[in-house]
Amino acid sequence: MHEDLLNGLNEPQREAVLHTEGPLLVLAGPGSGKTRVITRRAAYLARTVVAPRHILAITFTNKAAREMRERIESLEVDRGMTVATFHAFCARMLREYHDVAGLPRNFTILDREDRRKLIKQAVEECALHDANWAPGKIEPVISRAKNALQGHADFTESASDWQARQIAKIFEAYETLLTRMGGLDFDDLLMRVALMLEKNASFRDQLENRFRYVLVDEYQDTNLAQYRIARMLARDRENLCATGDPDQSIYGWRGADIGNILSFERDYPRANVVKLEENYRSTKRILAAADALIASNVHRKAKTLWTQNAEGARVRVTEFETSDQEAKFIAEEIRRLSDEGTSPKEIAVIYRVNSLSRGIEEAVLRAGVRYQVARGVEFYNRKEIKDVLAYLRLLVNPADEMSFLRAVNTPPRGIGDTTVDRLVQMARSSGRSVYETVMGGGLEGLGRSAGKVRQFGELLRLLGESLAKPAADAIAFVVSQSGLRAHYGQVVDDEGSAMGNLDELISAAAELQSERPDATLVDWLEHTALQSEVDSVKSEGGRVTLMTLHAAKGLEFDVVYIIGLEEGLMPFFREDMASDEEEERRLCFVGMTRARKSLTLSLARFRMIRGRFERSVRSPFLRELPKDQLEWVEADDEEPDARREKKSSRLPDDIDEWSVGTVVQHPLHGLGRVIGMTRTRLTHVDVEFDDGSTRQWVLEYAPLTRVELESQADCD
DNA sequence: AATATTCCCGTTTTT
DNA sequence: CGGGAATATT
Repeated sequence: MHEDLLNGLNEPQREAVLHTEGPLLVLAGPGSGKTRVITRRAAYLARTVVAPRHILAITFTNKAAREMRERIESLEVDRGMTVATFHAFCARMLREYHDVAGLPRNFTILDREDRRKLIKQAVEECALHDANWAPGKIEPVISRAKNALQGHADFTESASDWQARQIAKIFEAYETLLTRMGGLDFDDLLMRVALMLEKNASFRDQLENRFRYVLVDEYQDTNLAQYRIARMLARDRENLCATGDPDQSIYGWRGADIGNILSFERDYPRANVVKLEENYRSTKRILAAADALIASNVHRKAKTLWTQNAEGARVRVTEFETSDQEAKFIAEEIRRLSDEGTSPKEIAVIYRVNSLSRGIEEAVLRAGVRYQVARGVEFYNRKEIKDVLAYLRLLVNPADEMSFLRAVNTPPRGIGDTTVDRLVQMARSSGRSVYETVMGGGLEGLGRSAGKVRQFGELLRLLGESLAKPAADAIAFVVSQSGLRAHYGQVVDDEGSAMGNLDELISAAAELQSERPDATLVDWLEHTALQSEVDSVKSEGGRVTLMTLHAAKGLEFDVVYIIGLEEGLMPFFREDMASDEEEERRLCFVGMTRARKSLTLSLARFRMIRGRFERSVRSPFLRELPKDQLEWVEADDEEPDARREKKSSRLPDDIDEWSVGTVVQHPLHGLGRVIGMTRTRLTHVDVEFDDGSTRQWVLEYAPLTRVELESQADCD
């Protein structure tokens, strides 16, 4: 029975689909048909064991959730299953149990920009407005704390040094601001639910009874909060199915804990473990190379990746003299491939850091290849969109001061900083919100601006009418009445017309309305807050894709180029910051396993970094690849032997002996003195010579000799 | 309020 | 080198 769900599955895949009771861990290698297995398993559960409404499937991205939902629905299963991201699930629960959670019903969800603004405000309130306390530095600290279920109180308690205590103060001020505005940031959604599940037995019982079968996809990417949520939901029944691949855990820096998946069997001793090791994506050689690389990791569960696919071509390693040559070669090859009939959308260029995209973009443009950069320029982060959202958020949650401050003079209506400051002062001294201050009377103190502020109050009153309308109508009403339509009517930038984006926003709302007729404006705001991209922004036409290794996870292409296989870039590291070499290796593994038929790893001996060419060293990862699967291509022409001679570099120990003031000898320029030294990935020295000229070198490779003076010799 | 200028800084970013 | 943000200028 239910043969349709088992059709075309291999043995371990079947086993996973048919496992219904108790904990299950599906270790799914790249290209092993994981999505197929989990959607069929969900369908099987729903058909044979339990009503769909008792099944909860959690993903990390909206895209994954959407895809899973669609695929499950296509398997003839009744609707009613909850398929959501961790964040959406938590938001929904907090909305539903807002009184238990002690939250206002209409709490606002802050995105990263909002959070940054609020942290900035917190920094200012702590009178620390130095550059040392850039919100961008504080934000990840707070975020990591929350992901590890540390609230500001815990953080304060464990703050040992001065710096940590300052951050603790900012953290606390930030929390106060959040509470005052009735806001939650992304991390709060998870933390709140995790803590409630642990502290509130009745809440946990209700949820556990409702979600009797839980599935968590990409389990290797769970942080502590997410781990605990899964744990508590499945505490008694242990009907938890975790799927993922420790070898593809690449978000440790964001709090994801690979230990969660590695210790699944310890957490759930009854667990059935299924390994999906057959790869349906790549050629034998690509898979063998990737498998050999990842084998160097210690922190993993051994898997034997294999495939029935063709052997294929060797993995190519191309080495260029400069990054310009690298880019040109790749661009021209892509040009040729697409002329020969390879669809550009089957080609990807992947890199470790976004800054590497530029060189490729320029070259690809010159070669006449159409491309798209898959970067996170999110639709909902566009200025005009956030302007409208500010109005809507303010209407729904008048305590949302941030939105008030944005809306009050957008579009410009002559309410300047001074007036706004005074309004805020008035609000503070009366203990009311700014919104209430404007809506109440007593604005005389504002002098000439009072009229304009009153007018704004009238506008808000008028816009308040839209709360009763369906979301799409409400948005349209706000866009026109607020003056945003007039303001943005003509604006067109490189991302398209602002008004076009606003119209798109309206139609997206209409779409949601037709799917969920009972959706309120609050629901819609929640939906947009948790949705970074929008369907229509998806790849149009046949374009080559340029993206980071992180962005490449989950995708596949016939032809893949990974560029910058150089020490410091891949694996990425900086002298001053520790990096996780195994995670870097996993990242490389993820990149390699994106390729179906052709994989090229490329490097350049000199790379343009911030406007200057820097000497680079081959990535140690290249040495870990099996030679018999590789084809080395020395793509450079000039004086290969001369280069090889020069490759010996100065050792770190020696470099430590150098400092400003060191006297040096250069074969051409003679005696000089070091007047500047910067250490980054490599060490740059500025040397001043007797004739007054200054020159710069990369110390590791410069033909400079240190001249010992007597006074320096003493130090030895 | 819009525009010019300077200064700082520089991984990855599912929500 | 180049983007973003904080200043300075008109």
